[in-house]
Amino acid sequence: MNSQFGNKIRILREEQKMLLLQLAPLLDMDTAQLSKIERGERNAKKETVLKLADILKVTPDDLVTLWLADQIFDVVKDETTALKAMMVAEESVKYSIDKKK
Amino acid sequence: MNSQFGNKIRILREEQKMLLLQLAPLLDMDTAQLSKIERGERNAKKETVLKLADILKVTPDDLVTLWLADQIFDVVKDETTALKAMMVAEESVKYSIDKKK
DNA sequence: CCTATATTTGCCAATATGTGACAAGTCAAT
DNA sequence: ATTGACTTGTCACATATTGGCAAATATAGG
Repeated sequence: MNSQFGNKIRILREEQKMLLLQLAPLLDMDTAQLSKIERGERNAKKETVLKLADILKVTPDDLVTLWLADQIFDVVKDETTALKAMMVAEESVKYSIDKKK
Repeated sequence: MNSQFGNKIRILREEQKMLLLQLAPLLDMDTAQLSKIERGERNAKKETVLKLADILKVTPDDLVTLWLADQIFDVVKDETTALKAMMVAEESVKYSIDKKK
């Protein structure tokens, strides 16, 4: 396992000299859970992602982007048509954005 | 709700003049379930996708691609960073393909 | 090597989410 | 009003995800 989001969190946390012990309670979870999130063994909730952005002083969008990217990767990782599927999905997203305007 | 995969299945089924009544049992499900899949109310299993490709005489990759695209869309649909996240995920996929070689 | 502190692992109960099956409903054609 | 095709709602069941804890395993300092 492994995740871009988790890696980022861990690096930010270490840069700021925080321990799991310190960060976990700010997120209402225990160190075990946070450890799993950092190593990509578990997925964070969006609420947790936003709290982390706040605590670690980074822009929410950057973290949300990595968090989403992990989830997308998880959907397609074993599929030979992964790239093609992503291009199709991209068109759908663009279309749905246009439609909203 | 709505789905590219479901739409495709429905069109193929109608082109081939099949009824839900006829197609459903070939997939070991009832018409209600298949109807929901076609309208994107429920997600098909990969096994079902492959069976459908076989029965409807299309290449499995094409259906799998649409089926995956729907799932990706579902992950990102309400997110402002959807497109950015997809680009990040795309890099991850490309990297993981390279690594396999 | 011993101890203290940090992190990881494994497990389980609680919760949430998805699935299959069925009955009843709508709708169009005749 | 009857028939045939599809849709809708519901519910029990299975499956997956989560939170929390306790034990195991690093890692660092003396």
